[in-house]
Amino acid sequence: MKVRTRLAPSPTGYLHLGSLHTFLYNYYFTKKNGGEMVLRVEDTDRTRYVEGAIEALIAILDRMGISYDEGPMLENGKIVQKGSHGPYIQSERLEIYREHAKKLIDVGHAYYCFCSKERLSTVREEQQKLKRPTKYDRTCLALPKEEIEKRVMAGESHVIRMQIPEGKTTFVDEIRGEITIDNSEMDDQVILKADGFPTYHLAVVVDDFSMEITHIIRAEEWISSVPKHLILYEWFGYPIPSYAHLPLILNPDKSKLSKRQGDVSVESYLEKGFLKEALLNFIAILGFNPSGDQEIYTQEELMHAFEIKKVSKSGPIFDVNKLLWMNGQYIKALSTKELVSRVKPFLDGEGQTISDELLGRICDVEKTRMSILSEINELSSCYRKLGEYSVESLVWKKSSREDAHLQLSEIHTFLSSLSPEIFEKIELLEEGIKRYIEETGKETGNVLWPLRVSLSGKEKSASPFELAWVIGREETLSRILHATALLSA
RNA sequence: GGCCUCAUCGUCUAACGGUUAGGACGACAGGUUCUCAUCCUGUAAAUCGGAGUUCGAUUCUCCGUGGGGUCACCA
Repeated sequence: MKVRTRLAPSPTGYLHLGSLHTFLYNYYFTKKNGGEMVLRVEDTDRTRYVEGAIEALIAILDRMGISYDEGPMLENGKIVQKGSHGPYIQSERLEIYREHAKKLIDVGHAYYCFCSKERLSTVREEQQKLKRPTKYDRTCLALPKEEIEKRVMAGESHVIRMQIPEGKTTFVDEIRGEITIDNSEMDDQVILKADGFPTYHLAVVVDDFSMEITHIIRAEEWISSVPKHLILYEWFGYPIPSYAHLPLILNPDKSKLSKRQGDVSVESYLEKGFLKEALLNFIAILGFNPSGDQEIYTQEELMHAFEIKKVSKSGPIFDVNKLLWMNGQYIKALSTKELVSRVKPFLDGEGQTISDELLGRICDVEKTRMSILSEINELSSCYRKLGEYSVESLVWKKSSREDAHLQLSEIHTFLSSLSPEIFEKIELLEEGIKRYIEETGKETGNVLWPLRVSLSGKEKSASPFELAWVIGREETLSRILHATALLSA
């Protein structure tokens, strides 16, 4: 049988890092097994409806390179549903769920419930006070048939609940092994809400069957609801799919990764200047590592190496530090041309006037200092415009102010004698200046320190050769002149 | 609290029942160097505790402890 998996996000308007994690593993698993993947939008909670969320979701999945075979896709900005198992948006499948719920009522597995939310919460409070499990007390199960019919006909607000049978429910999780739960632990779960929408439990079972899903790979938080689903499968006579529950990504305090403790959306990391390649790589090896000795993997490698059984059971903490390092590694591996195009969207107003030529040179020399793309503004500032700096900073630690002035004057004379062509090649420039230092018997730091500070205006920067190469002959000479003026003032 | 579940350096992880318990991030110390960054080398850093099975447990079993998840007309 062909492997079929599903991506089942609720359309919240952004992609959670945890969702990316489970989507990636679904993707690797499906691709490796030559299967098909379905995108299904789980929008049965109309109180959380977000305008444009589905479009945003499709766009970000596409941007992250997660492709799927069936489900809603974007064509000319419009949502088009592709595949023969649709519709793939749950709010468009209401009638199907309703029929299924009715069917369960007819055979006596489910029942109508007219209890108000107020009564329910009162009951719950009392149970809590008595330290009893908080479960529905089945008041409405005892209602006579005629009364139920009358109240439903009268349009009284009601829900439909599963009548959980006695016994135990066991299933096998591909990652954790056999799990058994006593049915007495389960509540008579609502499957159809008062507004006519199904709850997750009904919708997911009905859809996974009708969309022919064979493998359900999702986050660990769903484990405790599997037995409910299994009971529904049995009632409907559906074959049971394979389950794998992934560990949850954790906050530094080990709680479930949440908005409260920092950014959790993929979009926000992209906006900060993380490369999608680095983000993908990093999220992928959280909980799964093919070798243990390698850190940087291509998506292709991960897909081939992926094995559901090798996914770790415990939840990893999301450590931004390592992501930062990895992002820097990816940046360093980028070609100059590629880096320029990646960095451009991060340029502030002033920075946008930089020519591609200059930006290329800046990227060339600064990429070892860059770990996220947004740092380009800070890193490029001294090339765009010389900032203010103190006269003292021009003086090397082993030297004096007078000497700094002398060295700068002399190197100015020397650099003036060099042809513009030499300024075009960083190697020639470096070679020339070094030979100058050697031939005049000067101390390296004595020349290079004041030169570098005069060109960058900073005590920490790229080398003077690199600086001069980026800003060019004219600007180099003018900045040195500026420094000597400061020193003689 | 009930139920389910998890447990190797601070963090991410590796280790057919037999290894000096390996790698990476971070930290620290060196090297390269005019400075910073990069790069290279090195150091410190872990099998939660207790029983049991075994010639031998990080690895298997049980108990304890700790963490997490879940107990909605949210997914």
